[in-house]
Amino acid sequence: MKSEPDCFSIDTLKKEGTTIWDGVRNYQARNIMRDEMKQGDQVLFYHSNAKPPHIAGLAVIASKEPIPDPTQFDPKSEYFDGKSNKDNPRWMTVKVKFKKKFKEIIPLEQVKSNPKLKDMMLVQRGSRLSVQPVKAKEWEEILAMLG
DNA sequence: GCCAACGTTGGC
DNA sequence: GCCAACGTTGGC
Repeated sequence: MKSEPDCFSIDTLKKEGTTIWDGVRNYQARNIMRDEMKQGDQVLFYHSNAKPPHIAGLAVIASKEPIPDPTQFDPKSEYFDGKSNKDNPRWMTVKVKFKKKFKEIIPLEQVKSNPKLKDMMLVQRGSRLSVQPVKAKEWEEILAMLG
């Protein structure tokens, strides 16, 4: 899961413990959160728009059911969506729990230069999706890079 | 700050 | 339903 650290970082999550992953307004990302993610699933926490961009740590899905994103109903929120309604919310999300901040970040460059990770969605050209599936082998390889 | 890639919008 | 125009993402 990607987040801009200026907006919400791994340190923010560490401090807050858990958070509702709100503000995602992309259908593909929503579908992954709504349909694919299960309680207990582990998450790579990625810092986008950072210098350098990097994987910063781990989190865990902490909600049993998908959660309607509360910001879609809040007229004061920048994520407000007037076309959504509470009977049939358009934007669903999950609760995310802090697990670990890496002692050393894994820069995007390092992921890109690892031949075993050449097919990872994160390193594909033009891959902007803010919630991405990670294959088991990719997960293992990422963690192995921590040394 | 640039810009490629991608997603969304809206006229037709 | 097509597609041009526009907006956003995010690495560089």
